[in-house]
Amino acid sequence: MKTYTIAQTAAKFNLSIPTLRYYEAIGLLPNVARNGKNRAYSQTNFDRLAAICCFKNTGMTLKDLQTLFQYEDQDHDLNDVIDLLRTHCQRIDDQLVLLRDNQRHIRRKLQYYTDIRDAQINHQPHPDWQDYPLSRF
Amino acid sequence: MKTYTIAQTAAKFNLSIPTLRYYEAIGLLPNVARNGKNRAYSQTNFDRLAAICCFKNTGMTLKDLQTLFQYEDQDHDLNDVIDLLRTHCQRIDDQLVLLRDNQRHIRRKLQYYTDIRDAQINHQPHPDWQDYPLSRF
DNA sequence: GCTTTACCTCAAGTATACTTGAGGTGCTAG
DNA sequence: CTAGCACCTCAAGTATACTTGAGGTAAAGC
Repeated sequence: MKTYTIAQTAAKFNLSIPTLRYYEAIGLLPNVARNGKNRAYSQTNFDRLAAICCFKNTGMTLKDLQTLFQYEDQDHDLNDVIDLLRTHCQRIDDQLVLLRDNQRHIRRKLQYYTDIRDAQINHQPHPDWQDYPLSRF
Repeated sequence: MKTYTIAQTAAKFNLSIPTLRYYEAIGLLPNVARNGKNRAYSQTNFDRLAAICCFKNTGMTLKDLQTLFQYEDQDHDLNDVIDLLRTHCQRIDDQLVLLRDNQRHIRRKLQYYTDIRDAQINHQPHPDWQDYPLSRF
């Protein structure tokens, strides 16, 4: 089966080489084969790495990821795994709502400052923050 | 003008009391009035805190927030403020896309494990990961 | 043969964002 | 009058997630 060097793997997942070694050291990424002393990453390792990146990007801590993988690997009670995933999915929903809401505030601010700048350039009156209802963004 | 104690302010923004003092110490939350020795937070402070929470929740570091507020406060070149806001808005868009994409992977996994559990309960055949195309989630 | 390149281990260091602890003040209720 | 509560300052400690440094190996190109 084809394997990849640590540099190739790091590039593929947009992680640093020390980060890959770190994940292995803390047990997040187990069973990395060796080619002599050098690591040789397999498709199985890639799958795990993809999962790590996916959960990490959605705000899960490495500790929680360790718990999740422990549950998955050790043929633990499936209900626990399902609960963990369901909870995390809900947390992502919350994040999405919060993110969109906060983005509206930022868009409003951006529009306001843009209008101030344009007003200065065109010698127009200074815009009024009252005219920027959040509902417009 | 009405003011609020540190405890009331902390509760309002869902921050800890030491965090409020910390934000003040690093200059993120300036001009907090005192009632004797005790802090007395005003609406102006609340507005700044709302902005801090908004940007922090969307992944901006406190350092970048300091830069942003410095720009805003010191009547700095507006283009710099606008650039910063625009860049951050774009980063939120990227986050939204990534978050939704990763959520689909997690939903798929969740469905898979749920089906495994149900199959076990009902003595049905084990589901096949091949039958869970990402496009379905 | 020598140098460069890519990797290795292990221990220690770093950045970010807080939190905790020690020691103290000032008001109010019993 | 003393107990408790809410606040204070300042320095040091903590958690998470890595990164850096020192010292070394092993194969490939010149």
